[in-house]
Amino acid sequence: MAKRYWLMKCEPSAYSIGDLARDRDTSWEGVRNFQARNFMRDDMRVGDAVLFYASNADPSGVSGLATVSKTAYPDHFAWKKRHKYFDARSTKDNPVWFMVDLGFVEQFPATVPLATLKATSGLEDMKVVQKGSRLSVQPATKKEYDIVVRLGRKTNKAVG
DNA sequence: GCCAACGTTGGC
DNA sequence: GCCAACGTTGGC
Repeated sequence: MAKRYWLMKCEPSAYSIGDLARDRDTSWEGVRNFQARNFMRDDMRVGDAVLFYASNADPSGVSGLATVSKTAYPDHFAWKKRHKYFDARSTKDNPVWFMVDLGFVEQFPATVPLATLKATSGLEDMKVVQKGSRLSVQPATKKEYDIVVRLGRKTNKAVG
């Protein structure tokens, strides 16, 4: 299967691209939306490219790049009573929620803000620029990915 | 902190 | 199967 491209959101207060740069690899537990789960469980392959998006941030936007380092496996946090990700519907025999692992690729020197994504031609169809888009795992195209990477590295030059 | 937009739940 | 109520997301 050809390499796919994704955008994955996380609040930096929970986990940031800086955290991933430090950890090099992390598990992506806590996705509790069926559409997002299906993308992870059914479509993600090792080596897929991920735009790492910081939500509820200042500014919100793409803060770096990651890669899928492990395909979907049951989100065992859903089995932990009293854990915030606990969900009684998910059992070991019949898991409802899944997670993947992400590896660090690159941290942009500055976040590419959502406003920039919205203003950049070629990105009009990205889910994240559309009003009311709340999906935390979204497919992207190679073209969109390449444009965002260029924007992120352009910041690099501006900063030095 | 506000609130619009959305996904999910549950009554019927 | 409809849809109102609810909880959550996430930009601002």
